[in-house]
Amino acid sequence: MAEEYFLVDADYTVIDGSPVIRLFCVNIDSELRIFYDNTFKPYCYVDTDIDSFSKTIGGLSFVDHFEKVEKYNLGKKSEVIKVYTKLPEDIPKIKQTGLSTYEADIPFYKRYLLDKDIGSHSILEIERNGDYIKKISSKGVGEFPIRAAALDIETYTKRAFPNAKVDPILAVSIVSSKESKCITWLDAEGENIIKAKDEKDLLLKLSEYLSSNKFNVIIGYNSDSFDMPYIHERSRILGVDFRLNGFELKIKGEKRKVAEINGIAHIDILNFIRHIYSIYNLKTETLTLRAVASELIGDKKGEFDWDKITEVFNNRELASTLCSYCVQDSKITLDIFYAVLPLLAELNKLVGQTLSDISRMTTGAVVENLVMKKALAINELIPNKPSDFQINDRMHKVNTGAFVFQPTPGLYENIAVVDFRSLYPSIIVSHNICPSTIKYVGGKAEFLDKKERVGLIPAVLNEVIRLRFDAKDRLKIEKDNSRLKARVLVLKLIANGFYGNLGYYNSRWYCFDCAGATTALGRQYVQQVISSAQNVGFKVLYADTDSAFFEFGVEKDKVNSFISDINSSLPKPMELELQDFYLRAIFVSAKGGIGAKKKYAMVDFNGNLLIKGFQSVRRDWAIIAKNLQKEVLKKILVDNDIEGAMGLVKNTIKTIKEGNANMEDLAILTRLRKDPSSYTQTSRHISAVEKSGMKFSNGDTIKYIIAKGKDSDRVSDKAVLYDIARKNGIKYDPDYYINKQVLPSVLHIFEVLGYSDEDIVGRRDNSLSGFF
DNA sequence: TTTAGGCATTAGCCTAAGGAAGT
DNA sequence: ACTTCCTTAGGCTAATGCCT
Repeated sequence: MAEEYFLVDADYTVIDGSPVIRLFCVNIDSELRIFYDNTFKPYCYVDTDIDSFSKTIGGLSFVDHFEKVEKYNLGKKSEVIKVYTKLPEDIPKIKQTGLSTYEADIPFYKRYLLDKDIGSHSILEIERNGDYIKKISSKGVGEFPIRAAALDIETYTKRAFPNAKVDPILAVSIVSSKESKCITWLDAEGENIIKAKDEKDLLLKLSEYLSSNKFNVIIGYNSDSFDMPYIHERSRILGVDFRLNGFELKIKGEKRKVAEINGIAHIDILNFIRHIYSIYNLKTETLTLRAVASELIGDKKGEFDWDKITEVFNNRELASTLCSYCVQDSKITLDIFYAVLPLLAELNKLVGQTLSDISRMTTGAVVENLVMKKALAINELIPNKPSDFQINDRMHKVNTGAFVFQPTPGLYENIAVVDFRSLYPSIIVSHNICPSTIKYVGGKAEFLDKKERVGLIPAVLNEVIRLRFDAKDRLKIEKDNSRLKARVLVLKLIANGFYGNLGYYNSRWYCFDCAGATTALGRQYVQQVISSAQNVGFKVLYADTDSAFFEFGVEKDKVNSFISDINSSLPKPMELELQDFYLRAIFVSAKGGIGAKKKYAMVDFNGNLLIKGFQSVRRDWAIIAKNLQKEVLKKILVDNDIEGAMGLVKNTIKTIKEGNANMEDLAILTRLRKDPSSYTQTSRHISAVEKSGMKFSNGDTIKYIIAKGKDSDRVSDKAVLYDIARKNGIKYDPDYYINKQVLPSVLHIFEVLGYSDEDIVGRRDNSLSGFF
């Protein structure tokens, strides 16, 4: 009888010169079992004829056997040679012969999971002989029996950042749903503490604890780049053979590290949050553990005070505090994991592959893996990953994107906003846009009619859209089903990823003209909506990509019939929807005097204020200017109180001028988008970083203020890190905050109301001149 | 190894122009 | 009349972060 298992991870080994797939599985009781499959041979396809292949490559020692097969190459029937090699590492040798190969760039274990159509959430049915698999198949998807522990280490350092070569691990916490523990060699007390003799003993006790508790998932936060490599390096230095259940911890990759242990899915949850989860679910600007925890699970606990770390060896209370923070970090890591798990699990069910591989995928990889599955199912060859040369070529090509309507600055009332539901996905499906259906007529890209043949990309995308509608329908009945909610979200994310993938330089199904056709049709449809709206007498105010804003007067019904008129002419599954009605909206001018795009504010009929693009929604503006702008917009749009708005500006300027502004309100945040050393221009945040002498790296958010300086100073000369300014009581530069922060954020708003810059800035009665 | 493209905005960097001072 | 030094206006572009 066949038994049921779930897959933890997979790799291969070589036994007697033959590759053997190893599947690390768990049953429903989380018992780890390893199964072997020696029936699966590495292979790829070669685009050549059988005779010349036999003469040239066929006889080489690493070729196991080969055969002629019929496949489709971007929709065209073609005969290729399927070559099996003795070992997976022989596959690149075929490529090196100079013949054009297909599917030679898929890692062996991934190939296995793809061909068997299985993943960590598949219910595996295994017929076996001892540990050797005779037959394996998926009985559909189920819930992986997770036994998870979150892990976090605390290290000692006197520097800004610990160095694994010299700085020891002080404590490590492991938190599961069952219990919380902290292993430490410090003199700490607490009920969770497991005492270790020294750091070496800590590492041994850690491996023992993790192994004996039969965890099959280990969660960390940034553990791919920090905790796991640190444990690995300290183990090496201290001569500890760090293994879990007999399998070593491996750190793969140089620049982007990945930590792996056979038999346990190591998930660095930060990867998943950064790549996938944050796209629709997080507002926080920084993805630090604390910031994500506070938004996701409402955790409010602060950070350990690292300034005191040098005392930790002879201060029992401090050591105990450090351990409790360590446990807390693992606890919130585990909570975050369970918060994002529904999304991760649904993604895994759709795409297959292992849980830990899925957790590291970007949207591009997700889409690609899904299309690969479908390609296999319909006998299409999977295109190769692009070469460096191709990537370089692709990176220099830029398509025309969306259309944005030029608004006229002003204050408007009774606005309707309509938008296309999933514009690009629905265009790709309805127009059959795909590298496998593209043809050129007189140099212009056209696409095969759907009735002739549906392209691979539209076929998968259509399925994604259909699955999403199904899930949405079910969600209407099962309102609290969190799995369904996650499924709807995952499918939306995937659907939206297809268009980007067509134009993504590293995509297997990259198609410049497909991406270009998609945006061109998008522009056409939006412009059609605009002119239709104008034809029925609506005044169009704005439009961006897939939406149109117009004044509808008082007849909401007219808007609805307008929408259904448009819809009757649209090809399926395209659809125009009403987004909402708004009471009042403001569009302002840009620097050049014409209406600014992607910058507006509206209030709906319930008094909710919506602000887009303004300084107040940008991180790199001082809080004092952002808050003021928000309040001004509120006064004007919600309260209809222009005098009040003016008053707010006056007060803020007065506060700044008199030196009474709060330091916190003056802080400006800017993120380092590259390594500090690789900048060519000294901008504000770079200068603040350089002057501080502190170490920051790519991705860090720099918090700084503009301090008082000499007249000849550049702005960057006056930028000082917030913490340094506060500690040393450095004075801020009122002129900068008034002229470069506060005024620029409100002048264009008052301009719309008929006030010129001079009215606001100076030299007339009934103005703010008193403050200058 | 980061799905796409459109846009506003600030300020640094560079050059040319023009003025002041000196010869 | 010519050179040198300094300031300033203006163009270009690096850089960031938003919008859909």
